[in-house]
Amino acid sequence: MINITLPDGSVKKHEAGISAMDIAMSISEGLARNVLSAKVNGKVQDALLPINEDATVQLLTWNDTEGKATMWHSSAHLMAEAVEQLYPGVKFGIGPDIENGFYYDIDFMDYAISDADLPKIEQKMQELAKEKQTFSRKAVPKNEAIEFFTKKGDEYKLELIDELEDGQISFYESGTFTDLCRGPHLPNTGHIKAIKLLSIAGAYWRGDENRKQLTRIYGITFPKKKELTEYLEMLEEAKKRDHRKLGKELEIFTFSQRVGMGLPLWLPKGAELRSRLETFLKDVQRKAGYQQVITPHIGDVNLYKTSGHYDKYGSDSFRPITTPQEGEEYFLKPMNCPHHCEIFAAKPHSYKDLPIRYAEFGTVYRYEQSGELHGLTRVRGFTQDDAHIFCTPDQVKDEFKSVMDIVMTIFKALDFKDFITQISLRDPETPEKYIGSEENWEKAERAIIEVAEERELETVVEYGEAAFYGPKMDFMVRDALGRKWQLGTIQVDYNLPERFELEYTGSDNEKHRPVMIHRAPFGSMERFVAVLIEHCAGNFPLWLTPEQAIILPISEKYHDYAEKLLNLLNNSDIRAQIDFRSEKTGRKIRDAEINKIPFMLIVGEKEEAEGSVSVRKHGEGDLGAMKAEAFVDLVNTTIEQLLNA
RNA sequence: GCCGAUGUAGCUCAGUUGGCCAGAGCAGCUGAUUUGUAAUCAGCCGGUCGGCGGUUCGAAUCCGUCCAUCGGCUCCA
Repeated sequence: MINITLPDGSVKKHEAGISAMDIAMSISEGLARNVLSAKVNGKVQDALLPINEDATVQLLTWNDTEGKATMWHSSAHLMAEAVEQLYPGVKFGIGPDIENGFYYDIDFMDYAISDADLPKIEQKMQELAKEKQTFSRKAVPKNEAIEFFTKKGDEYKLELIDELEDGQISFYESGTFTDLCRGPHLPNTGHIKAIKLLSIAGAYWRGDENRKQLTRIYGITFPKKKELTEYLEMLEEAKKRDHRKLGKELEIFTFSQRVGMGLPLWLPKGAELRSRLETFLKDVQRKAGYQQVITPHIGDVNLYKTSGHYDKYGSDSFRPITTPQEGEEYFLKPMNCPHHCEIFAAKPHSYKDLPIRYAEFGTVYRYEQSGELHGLTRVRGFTQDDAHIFCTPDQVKDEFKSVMDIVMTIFKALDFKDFITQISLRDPETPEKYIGSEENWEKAERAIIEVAEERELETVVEYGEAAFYGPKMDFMVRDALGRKWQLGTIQVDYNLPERFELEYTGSDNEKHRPVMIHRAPFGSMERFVAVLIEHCAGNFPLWLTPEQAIILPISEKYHDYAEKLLNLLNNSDIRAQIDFRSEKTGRKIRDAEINKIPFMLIVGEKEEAEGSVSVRKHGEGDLGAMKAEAFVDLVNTTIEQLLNA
């Protein structure tokens, strides 16, 4: 007999060899029907696998992330089986579960495959799922595994096997499909009730662009049809928040083929919004002791040779600009830091001057592969809200803290709640990859971690993700479709001060190397605005939105009063317009709602007589009448609350 | 850059197996209407059907090629 501990802490005695499924059955049949896999002593495995010793067992269902993973990974097998039956002879790469569904990388050989084939595969999957095929696990000696896939002619699986140790190899067989796989899998394919193959894409084998490109099919499955429908509806909803769609509708930005791909054009409303963001940050930075600087858009090629960027990126960036006569070479500025280093170097510094903080909304240009461009989130010309702090190693922690406060101030003012804070540290295995003294690294890494703790920030720590020149902290957010984008970043840098031979005189009258901190709370104005649009679905915070209110006169008779009102609003720094069209009020309201204008001020006979406005709030409806001055107060206090909360 | 898809008016889309001057709604313009919480009516304007080349008596439709966009892959100082 063995002791099985369940998540609620209860311990039950069972025969050795019992499976998680048997345990579920002993609790209730309904539960057993829903069990997808089980976590045994912390490891996820097949629900049908025998348990031979004392263990803690957690039954996993669709409600558990791991349960979904089991479902989706098994779905990848199911898809592979369907594909193999429809296209005999194809070869398989890897087929994992992912955050939302699964994919399988397949070498389709001579079959020309496209979206049009997906429904056929889906249908086959449905048929196979109905057969309730079981997944049988078999431990296989390495030589047998090699023999199997040699016979099958699947060089991808052979490559994977080659990297595995003998004794650790298992096969899973479901229906007619046998795969090299660690598992775990569903008790049977019958759990897969709703299937949708979403897209088809090329994917390099093992992510290496020098190797063969396989065909990747993405899909997702659910235990209920209804959930699939809901998921697809959710995707549709997400598309409506897409900043490319909203950015166009709200006239924030546009692109032009003539101007060039990846080069955004900010429309008046977008430019206004952006400059408001910039003013806001400048203000915060001024209070935090930053000085604004301005540097040109191109720089001598030697600047980037000194900074080291030429060696690293020179070959895959925009080609240099050459002068007609002297044959000088200039690069479009890919980053602002070398320029700021030269500003620092322009005069000698004492330790008493430090920290020095140079800030610039610096527009930079980077060559991005054409397939990479994506709305405002991935462009070829963008403006960083850049700043570089030059400080002593001892000041790193305080500076880091103050930068983080700036980031938090911004996120609060814009109501950003769902962000991920990632701390990137050295890979302790390969210290030789990093520049800078052990002592300084140690100091900086500890400072970052401590600051995060002091600020009670939830963080993800990634080892080996640090830049070669220093540790960093990044702030990531998701877009409407769940894709992760990096926004703000704070990076410690020991490299550039070295390369530019920056120095300051210490209290000991000796020369010392400053430490540099790169930081950009927004990251880039382009990407930030893109993500902002998707976060608020185009309903910008009141202080930021291009048009805060629109006055809707009931008829021409009230145009004079509307003008008077507009004057009052403008004098109170409220951005507003009047809808002079001879349309019905319902129409004017509808258009204002569509344009996501926060406040609609309806004025007619009553309002004119009383000096009032009837306020309708976007998305909420009629707030009733109030004095015009009361409305001004309402706007001002709302903004105050957002910015100073 | 690679794989796949898409490309008809400013926007959203029709356009059957190749066949009359390529259609609609919205937006825009003009006029009428003077309006009370999500679409007033009428008329008009607007398209080298992404570009180029080919097949054909005839191409938005078929083929080739280039460009752009979308979904991924790779990349991202």
